[in-house]
Amino acid sequence: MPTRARFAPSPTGYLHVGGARTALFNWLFARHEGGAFRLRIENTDTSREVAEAVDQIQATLSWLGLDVDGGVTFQMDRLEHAQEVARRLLDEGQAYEDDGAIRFRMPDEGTTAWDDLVLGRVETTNEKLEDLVLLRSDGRPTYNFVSPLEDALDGITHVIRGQDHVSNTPKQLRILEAVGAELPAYAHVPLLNGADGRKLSKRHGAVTVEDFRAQGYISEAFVNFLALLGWSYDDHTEVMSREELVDRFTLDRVGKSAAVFDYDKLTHLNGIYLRALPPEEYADRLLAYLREQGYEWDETLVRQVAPLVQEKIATLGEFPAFAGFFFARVEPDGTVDGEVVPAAAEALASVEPFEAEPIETALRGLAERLGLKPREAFQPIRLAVTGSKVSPGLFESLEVLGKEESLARLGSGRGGASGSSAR
RNA sequence: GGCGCAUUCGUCUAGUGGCCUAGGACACCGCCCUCUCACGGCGGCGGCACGGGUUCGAAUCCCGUAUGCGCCUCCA
Repeated sequence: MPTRARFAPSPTGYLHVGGARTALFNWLFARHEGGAFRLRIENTDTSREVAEAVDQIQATLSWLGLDVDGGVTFQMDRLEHAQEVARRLLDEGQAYEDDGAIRFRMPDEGTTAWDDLVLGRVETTNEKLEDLVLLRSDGRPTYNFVSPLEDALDGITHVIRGQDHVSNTPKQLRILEAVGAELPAYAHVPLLNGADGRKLSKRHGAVTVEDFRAQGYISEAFVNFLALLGWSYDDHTEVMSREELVDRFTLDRVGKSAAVFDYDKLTHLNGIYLRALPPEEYADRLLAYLREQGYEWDETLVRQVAPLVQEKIATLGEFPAFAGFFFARVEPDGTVDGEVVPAAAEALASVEPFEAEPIETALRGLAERLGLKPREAFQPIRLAVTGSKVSPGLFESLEVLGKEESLARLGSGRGGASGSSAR
């Protein structure tokens, strides 16, 4: 039987990072095994369904690069099949009616166990299993009934899901057994928590994949980071391409305990990926990101600025604050005083061509004449030109800004300059 | 409350009885590089939840306790 895994979210909104991680593990496993990765929408709870959710989930999977085999399937499309099976179980005496609903008769004695691919052997006593509602009184099947049914119908060989489903597994196993279906293998992966050890929620920061995308994380870094949450390759390898992850991913290296989502580490990884991008591609990504976020800054200028920031920012989201001064006049973040700024304006006026190297020569010469250390001389200039004490390289920045604009910023002091908001 | 699962530096993790005076990474601190920031280099801080066993020897095996999380819904 060919390996077949599936990701089965319910359509209640944007894809949460926990769901994304589960999807990723399923995808990595399927690809590693040369099998299929399917997407199934578990929409039997019609009351919680959100209209846009299915599109959002698909868009997110596609951004993450998790390609789905076959079309999306919907649990409610199996409504009739589920009802048929329920009726059959009723006829066979394996289920009974209860207030208009149909309940499955769980065994009262013995145990139900399975060899979990992550947890090892898990065993529960049957007397704890409650008689499960198969069909609600309105005829809609419940999750614990259709989900295993669909797994069987779709030939799913491996059910990889969060550990919050561990206690559902014996129930589903019983259902599968009652209908005479083959049993898939189960792998329950650890949950994701926030910094306080509690379930990851909005108050911990970004929680949906879309949030991270909007903050300027790139998909390769995000996927790499997610893979490292609950899985590791060895004792030191952390940066891995999608291909390497597929090649190396195995369930036996998935851990058993919940992981805390570490935003700092994600940011660090994102910086590594950003810096490793070829310059042109970096500019492409940056531009695409800015457009997505609604910035209409001039493309040529963005491309000119891109190389100046690539080494310096860890997320694309830092760009507007870090390099916004290229696109609009800014108010100095602090007081610009002293003789340096006017002197710099004067020194720069005769620099030709107005390029980083001669600019640097001129400014270093100026510093020397004034008896100032380089940093003492350059900080006021930086502040006047970029509006901040932290910026891309000063000489390169001046070059990109051009002589006219540079001199204007150095000469106008803090007044006069009418910054046009280019956003 | 019942049942289940888990428990290695603050965080992600390596570790499957001797290689562990517990390794790596992020974060943090210090130094170096340096026009700021970032990168990079060097160094530092910091952990096997606790208590009993088993064994010549335990982070690794067993039991108990504690803590956390999950499920116990005609939610998924």
